[in-house]
Amino acid sequence: MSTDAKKYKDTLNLPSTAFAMKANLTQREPQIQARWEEMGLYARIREARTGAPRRVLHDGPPYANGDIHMGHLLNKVLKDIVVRSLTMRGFDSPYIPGWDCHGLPIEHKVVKDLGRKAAGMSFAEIRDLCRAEAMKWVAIQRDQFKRLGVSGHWEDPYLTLDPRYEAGIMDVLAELVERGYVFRQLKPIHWDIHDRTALAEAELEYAEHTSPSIYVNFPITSGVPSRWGDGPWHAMIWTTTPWTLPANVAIAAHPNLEYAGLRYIDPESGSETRTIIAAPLVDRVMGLRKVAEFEILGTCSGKELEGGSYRHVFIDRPGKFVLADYVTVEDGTGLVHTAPGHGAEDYRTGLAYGLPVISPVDASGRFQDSDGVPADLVGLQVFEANPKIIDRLRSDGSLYHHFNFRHSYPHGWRSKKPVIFRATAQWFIGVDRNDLREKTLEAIRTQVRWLPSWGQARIEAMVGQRPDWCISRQRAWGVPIPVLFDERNDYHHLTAESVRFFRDLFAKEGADAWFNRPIADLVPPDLDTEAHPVEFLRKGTDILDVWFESGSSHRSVVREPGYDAGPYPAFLYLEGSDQHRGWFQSSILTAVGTTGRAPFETVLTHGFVVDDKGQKQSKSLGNAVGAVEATETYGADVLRLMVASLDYANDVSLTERAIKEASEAYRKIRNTFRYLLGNLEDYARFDPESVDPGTLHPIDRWALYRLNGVIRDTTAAFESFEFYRAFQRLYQFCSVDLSSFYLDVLKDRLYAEHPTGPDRRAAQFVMARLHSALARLFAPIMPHTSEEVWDLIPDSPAKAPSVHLAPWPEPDPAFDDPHPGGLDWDFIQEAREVVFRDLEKLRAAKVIGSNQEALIEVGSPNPELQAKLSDLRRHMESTFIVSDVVVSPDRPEGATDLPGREVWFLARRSPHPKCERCWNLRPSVGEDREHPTLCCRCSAVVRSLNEAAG
RNA sequence: GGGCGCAUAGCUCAGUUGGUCAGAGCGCACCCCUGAUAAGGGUGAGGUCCCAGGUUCGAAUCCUGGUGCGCCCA
Repeated sequence: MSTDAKKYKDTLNLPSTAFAMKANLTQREPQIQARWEEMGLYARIREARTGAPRRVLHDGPPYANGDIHMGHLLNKVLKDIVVRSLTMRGFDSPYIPGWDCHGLPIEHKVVKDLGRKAAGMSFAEIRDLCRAEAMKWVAIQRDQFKRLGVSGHWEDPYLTLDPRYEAGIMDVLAELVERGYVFRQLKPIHWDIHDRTALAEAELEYAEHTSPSIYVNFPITSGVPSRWGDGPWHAMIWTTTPWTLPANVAIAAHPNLEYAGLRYIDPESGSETRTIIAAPLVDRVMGLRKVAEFEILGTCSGKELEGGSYRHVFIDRPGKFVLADYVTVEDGTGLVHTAPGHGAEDYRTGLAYGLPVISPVDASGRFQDSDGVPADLVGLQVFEANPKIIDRLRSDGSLYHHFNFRHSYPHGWRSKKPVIFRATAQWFIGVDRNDLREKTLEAIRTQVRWLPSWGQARIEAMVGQRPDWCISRQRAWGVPIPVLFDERNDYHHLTAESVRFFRDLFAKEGADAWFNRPIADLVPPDLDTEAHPVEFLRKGTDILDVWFESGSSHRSVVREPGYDAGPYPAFLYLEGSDQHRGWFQSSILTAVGTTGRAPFETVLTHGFVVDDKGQKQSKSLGNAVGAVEATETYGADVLRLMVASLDYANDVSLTERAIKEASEAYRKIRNTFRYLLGNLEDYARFDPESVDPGTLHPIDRWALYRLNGVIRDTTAAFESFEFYRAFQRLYQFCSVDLSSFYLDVLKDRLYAEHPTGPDRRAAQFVMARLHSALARLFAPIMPHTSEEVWDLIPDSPAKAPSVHLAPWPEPDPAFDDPHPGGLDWDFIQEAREVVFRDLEKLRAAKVIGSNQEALIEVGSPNPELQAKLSDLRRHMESTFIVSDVVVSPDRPEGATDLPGREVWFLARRSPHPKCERCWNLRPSVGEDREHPTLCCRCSAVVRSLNEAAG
């Protein structure tokens, strides 16, 4: 570079900004967050929106256990984008995060850590440890969520263990009791007979266990097809739990299976038996005893058997034939021994057929003297009873076959002993009482907008089929069902009034009061202590299902004034699609049951986090991406950009690769901002309003026209929660319209024109608008970067102290003209593509390097077009970024036609000398004797600058 | 096994009521610039629109069946 060139370079207005190219988000974001905290940003936003129309997203509480994962990240970022965009668009949109703090996983963890000590501890002591465990994770997760830039009322989130919250749960329970939805009924649950305790699914461990396998003939009393001939007929069932036979009340067949009426001769006794088994199993079952002589006397479908009856094998009790879908021909006989007191499927079948739930087994697994249990079994533990029962069956001739086998069987996680299914009294919400199901379905159909729309069909099907809701759990860590019972009889006291008594108590002391206070303090006013003296009263030991707790948040949080989360019903719930069975359903059931309407106006769901192959992420598969680690490595804004770029209605792959792609996009967007800021550095020194819109070039107006479109489309995308559309629109605008076109075209004006001249100022006017609008449009997605970018624009009275306090950008109707300057921009864009292809050929042939070394000839055989081309000449020159465009009368050899336009172009090297300052090849270079290496534009600028300096 | 979904270039997404609908951006390859420089610009190569039937003059787009994947349930 010559000395002169260096000197001239100093007269250019090259970009300069403090906005670093390298984002360094992992360090910068915490600094920005600290500043928000310092300035009390959340409170200031709340204040600024006081009185504005409210739209409240009610947070679904994550479980307070473990570090956050990608699923949490997806959910919370989507929520934050919603809340931030609503806020900026002028709505009063508070966000009160919550946590689900009770429940088995925490209790399980605590008890496991305690080991053998747990047995000697009181409920109250265990509960204290559970609380500490929950609060520990609340604090950790809160910090992890905040690190993602999620804006909300983090100082006072709602916690399901908070007395305020627990009181709300009691309100819901009281109203459901008052309306007659709550009742008590037997239901089989997993039971550890060693520890004498109920177990949840998660507390089971599967281990090898030896069970008897027996085939038993039950005598049929009616229902055998008459075409099969005379009996006596039997039905052969198979079971691996002989001890459940005393509770047998039905035999289940599959409606579509074929059943055979079979006559066989017992190979040992030689006696003849007629019995029914599934036709496909005849050979296999007969083979068990190597029965040589048997014949099928007839067949029928399972459906035909329904309604038939039989006598219990050793108890004087009738049973009936029922149908069930789960019957298979995998094992057994195709006829399933059904004891609703001792099996989950049996219980369901029992509900469908109104069968009695019999469970003559006490807490230690011993037979009681009830339900016709034979005297020799009473007092025996069920596993000890098995051989006795088998002996009895063998001796009365009803046992067809018996052998022992080993298989996987559930054991208690603490006792390591085999568990049983045992019916115990549980509390339920009757879905069909008082038309709750119908009312809920009606609310689903008429009061809620489901996004995506298939969510409605999904929850409708679930609510339409769901059984009564069992709300009791036999655990310590939760909110008690405050029932008092008289130990002398079956009296249970649970009334609306009593529950409200405990509501008041819990509001003051928390649900711990139930466990800590003596029973004398817990007698509700409506309990008749004459009939049930305090000394005979006992506290119920059940707690509520945690889904009942979180499902009460519409009462505890949305309707309670203390949380700033109203009004009821909420504007929006936003969770993963699994919540159609979970929180959406528990919420709408309790809400309809208590208020008669849905607790939400809109339910928006997102899919699940999967890997690049579309398979779910899990630790065991080894394809899970850590959310905390990813945030520490890439920064929150990159991850947020990734989330925003995906159509979350489907499953989303949040993977290392996806993060890398988001990083690329982030870099492009960041550099676009950097370029805008670099050229606005001196913009502060004058009033933007002093720019006369009349000085804008047509292409400037075109850019603002495009910006209007971006603002409109982006706003619509946020409105409809389609953030990926906002992302695509913004990203492509930055990349295509701005970086590769408008900003590239602007360079000559920005760098070479007089710094305060009208041409440069016009460009800066547009760039300032682009910057201001884009910073705000990106703010819900990339809150940190938007803030950083906003911050670097010099202060002015109109500038909000944070981009998050700024109003949402509006399109400027002054720039709605798609053809500014009366120019055909479609034509210019098409021409640009054709010309660029030609220039590429020159470049490949080493004729030119940059576009500025080229000259474009253009012409048309059409005189009208030829005249138009002359008008467009200067605009083509700038948009093509070439030094010259000349309109020629004759089409030279080698020209390229613009398809369908009657216009041709020819690119060649410009014959003119290069201006040392602006690098254009211009005929005027050399005309100015003082600056012989400059074009006339540049010499004029330099002269003016020198005069100002001198 | 059942209910509800999803399936267009390597990736993220467009493709209104079936007829220039096979697109965009990114990525990739190659090239240029070196005055957005761990940046910027250009050109180009990529798709049996999951598969198989069917309806139709014509289907990525409608119907049926299947495959894969996800959520929920069993």
